[in-house]
Amino acid sequence: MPELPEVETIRRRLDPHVVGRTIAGLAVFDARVSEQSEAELRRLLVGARIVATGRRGKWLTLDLGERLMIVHLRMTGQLLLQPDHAQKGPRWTMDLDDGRRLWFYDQRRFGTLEVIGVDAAAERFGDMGVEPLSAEFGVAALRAQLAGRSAPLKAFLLDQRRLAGVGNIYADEVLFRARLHPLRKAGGVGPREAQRLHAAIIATLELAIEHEGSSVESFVDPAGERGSFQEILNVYQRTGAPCRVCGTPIKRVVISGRGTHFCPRCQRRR
DNA sequence: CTATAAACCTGCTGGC
DNA sequence: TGCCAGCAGGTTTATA
Repeated sequence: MPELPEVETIRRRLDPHVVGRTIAGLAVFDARVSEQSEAELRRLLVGARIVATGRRGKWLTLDLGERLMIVHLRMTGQLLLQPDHAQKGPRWTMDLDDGRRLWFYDQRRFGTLEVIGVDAAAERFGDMGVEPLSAEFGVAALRAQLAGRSAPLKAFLLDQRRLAGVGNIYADEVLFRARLHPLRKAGGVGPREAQRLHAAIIATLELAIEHEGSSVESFVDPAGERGSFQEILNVYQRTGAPCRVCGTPIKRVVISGRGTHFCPRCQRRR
């Protein structure tokens, strides 16, 4: 599942290949990828120059000056700089003026593509919470979000309106690092615990970016390279395996409909 | 307001 | 061996 570290890895790898280029063509092979028609997408994209790459939470953006191209990979989306003949055809491809082509593969077909005017961008992302790796994300900001919420910490971390970019893998990894039980109520977290949670969110995401993401399912960067964070996961998908700190078997429960992994000894409920 | 569930989709797993 | 129900997951939409 591409979460913040995976999308950021893709953005960084894509950036030098696309910035400064002009979009020369677009082909949509699966109309369900966008609410906009192929003709409309073409009208909005072809001829536009890519000024910058960006990311908001798990959304990848291409800044076209007047417009913003927005891509979400959801579960299995891949943006590649070369075709992958081992999988079903791409849902769309985009040609650049230097002859390069971008391929969007997406086995489960949940990914999306949209193009909006740059003036609509603020509203488009208006519901999204703070970027956890930005300067605005301080302990005070986190405590303000936690305060008064009855939701379990696991659900809190997954809520994109509070914090943008954390998904199921990193929510579990963050809570292990912070030594907090995933069922603890957000509002019941004390000041020292909030401090630990804040540090764990930043440290986990930064470490995952250093490792170029987690390839637990189908994640690869635009060159088709896998990340390596899956090799050092502490809890995610390690049900029954010994905790790397204390040796206790990792437990799996379902919280808010999501598989949740934790160490029952390192992450006491109270 | 919050909170939970269903829908979207397909490859894989487990049970019979 | 084969079939099929069930599961995974991010976001949106619907319902309680």
